[in-house]
Amino acid sequence: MNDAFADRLLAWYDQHGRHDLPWHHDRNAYRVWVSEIMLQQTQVTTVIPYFEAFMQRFPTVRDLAEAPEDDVLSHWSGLGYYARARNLHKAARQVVQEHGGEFPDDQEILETLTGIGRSTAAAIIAQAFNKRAAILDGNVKRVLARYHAVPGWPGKTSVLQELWQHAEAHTPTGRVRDYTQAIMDLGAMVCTRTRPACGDCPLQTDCLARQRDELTLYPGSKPRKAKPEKTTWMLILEDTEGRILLERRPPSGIWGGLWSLPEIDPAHGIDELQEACDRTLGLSCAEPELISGFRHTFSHYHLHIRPARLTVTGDATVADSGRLRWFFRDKALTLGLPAPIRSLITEPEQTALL
DNA sequence: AAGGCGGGGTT
DNA sequence: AACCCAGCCTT
Repeated sequence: MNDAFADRLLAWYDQHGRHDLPWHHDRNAYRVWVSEIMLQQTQVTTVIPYFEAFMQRFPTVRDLAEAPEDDVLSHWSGLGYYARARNLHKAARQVVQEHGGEFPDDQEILETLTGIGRSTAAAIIAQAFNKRAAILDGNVKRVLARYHAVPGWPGKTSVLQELWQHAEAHTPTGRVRDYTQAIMDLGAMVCTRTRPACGDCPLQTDCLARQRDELTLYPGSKPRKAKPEKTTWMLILEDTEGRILLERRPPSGIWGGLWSLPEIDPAHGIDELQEACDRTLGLSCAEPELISGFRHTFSHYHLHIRPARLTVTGDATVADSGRLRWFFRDKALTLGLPAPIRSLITEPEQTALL
């Protein structure tokens, strides 16, 4: 494109951009990649402590490839979208086995790695290798939708395609690493979702939304839908030695691959929990102690969690098989646990008050 | 083409 | 309480 978009952006970036994020140090493709995956749908301030701990534990792609999946998931615990962690682990093994432990500097090849899509591949190409590639993350979508007054919700395919065209057109051939960081920084620091600081924006003179005084129209908002409400019993089962029974979730779906508490269909009443434990888990238990419930919200539904504590009186070893395992509390807390389950195991009563 | 997939921060 | 966030994958 022949306008001054990239030049103005780069001049602004030199003065005001973020040059000191953790993944900007010791920059290599591995660190860039991990940061990009963590940053998918996750804010920078949330990611930083996870990134530091992850790099301490898995300094290289080989360390990651050789690690047990449980170890990877435990370092992801609380970050959400756990398929990212499983895909990251799988891709690390792909890099080692198919590319000799070196990240390919080709966008198409990067996109063959599990969990790397068009934008993330481009970010790695630009940030790690400083080669030309166009990214389109949430920040860039917002900047471009406003600059070009692109109507509609970016989740819609046609809108997304239009934004990709603008993204490709603006991406310069020189200083791509800086440009990529610059346009994300502008979206995060100036062209913010609410109350953008248009007076500080290097693109303000040519921004169509600004010219029309229609900042709030772009990008178009997602059509809203009511989230369904679901309910489940969650059992805190303790044996006579103080261990807790955990159940590994199926590899896909909600909390895939994580350790959680055994669940019972909410159709059962409190008075049926003992019998349900006996029938489904083979465990004889004392009277359940009810803990007040709470609601956990996912991106697409609400889950009412009704926790109950039961002490196992009979033989506990029968349940220690397949996906079910007994853990001492301290050990359990080192596992990959969903955030509300971690909270429930740590402070059951406090969690219930939330 | 649309929906599944978390958890936290912001308003 | 609703919305968004350095998106990708499956259906």
